[in-house]
Amino acid sequence: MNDSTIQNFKEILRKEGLRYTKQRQAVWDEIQNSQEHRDAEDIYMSIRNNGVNVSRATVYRTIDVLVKNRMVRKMDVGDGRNRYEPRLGDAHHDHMICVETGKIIEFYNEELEDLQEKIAEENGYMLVRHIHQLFVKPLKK
Amino acid sequence: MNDSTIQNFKEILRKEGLRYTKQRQAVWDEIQNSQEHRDAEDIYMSIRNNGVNVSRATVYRTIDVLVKNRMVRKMDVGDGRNRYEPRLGDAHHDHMICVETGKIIEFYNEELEDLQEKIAEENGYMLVRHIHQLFVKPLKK
DNA sequence: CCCTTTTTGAGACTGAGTCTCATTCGGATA
DNA sequence: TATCCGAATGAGACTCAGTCTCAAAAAGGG
Repeated sequence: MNDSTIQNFKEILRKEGLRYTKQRQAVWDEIQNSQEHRDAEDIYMSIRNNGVNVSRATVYRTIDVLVKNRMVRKMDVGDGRNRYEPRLGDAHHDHMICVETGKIIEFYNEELEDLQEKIAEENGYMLVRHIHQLFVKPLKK
Repeated sequence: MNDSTIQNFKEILRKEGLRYTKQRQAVWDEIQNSQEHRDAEDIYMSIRNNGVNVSRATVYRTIDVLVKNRMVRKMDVGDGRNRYEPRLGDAHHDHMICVETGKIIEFYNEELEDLQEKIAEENGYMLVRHIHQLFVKPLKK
């Protein structure tokens, strides 16, 4: 929402040879302004409720650009709907999903990250990215 | 395909209050007889090619029973189609997917497993299951 | 302001998976 | 082994996230 973020977004569009439109800005604003893990429909509805006319097609198309440029992270929670969250330069993290409440908890563990790279290398590969979700339930008190 | 496996399968059906049918047996046979990571359509087509009449609905319904009873593992490779593999009592493993060739490599790392339980516990949760996929590309020679 | 090119949006389409319900089958019982 | 009834099956309708189409609208360089 601040100037530097908008400039950054414009730069990415330029780099991709894409035009700056209010719809694209609205999608980025919407994702950026909420730290939650939201699905596309949710993002689409919010933008419309904010009075910006946009189509689902445009929402999906813009999300793809944002994901490709690492401004947004796409995550598969396993219920058939992808969730999105802004990256905003903050450190990488994985997710823990409570199977009882659906609550999503973020976590980051250095050791875990290193181990994954090591495993890939041991097999003759380089780690590009990973999907890692822990499905958990509350510990009995 | 051998007697004890069939008995085991029948036992699970009984436990679930389900009847033993040739379609259900065919689905289990099909998954069991291939160590590959196959999708539902693939399994469905193979069974039909083997001369057993079965519907997609039955394939999906049977897979659900097998997954619930831990005879089959369901995995999300991220392309919108779930893959299935037999468990056959063999040890747990995760997958590495080559983004260049699509090859799926299985791996198991004790340290990684322990670490995940530890992380869940540190957050007041118990690990129920996890999704863990490493997307990799070949190391440059 | 013009003009070319890109973007948009409404809604058609896709494809994996689920649901429906009339028909068929399993298997317990006698 | 024949009967019977609830469970299982299958064809295809349906769902739903996401993609595609293409005419109309907007961007933005000149």
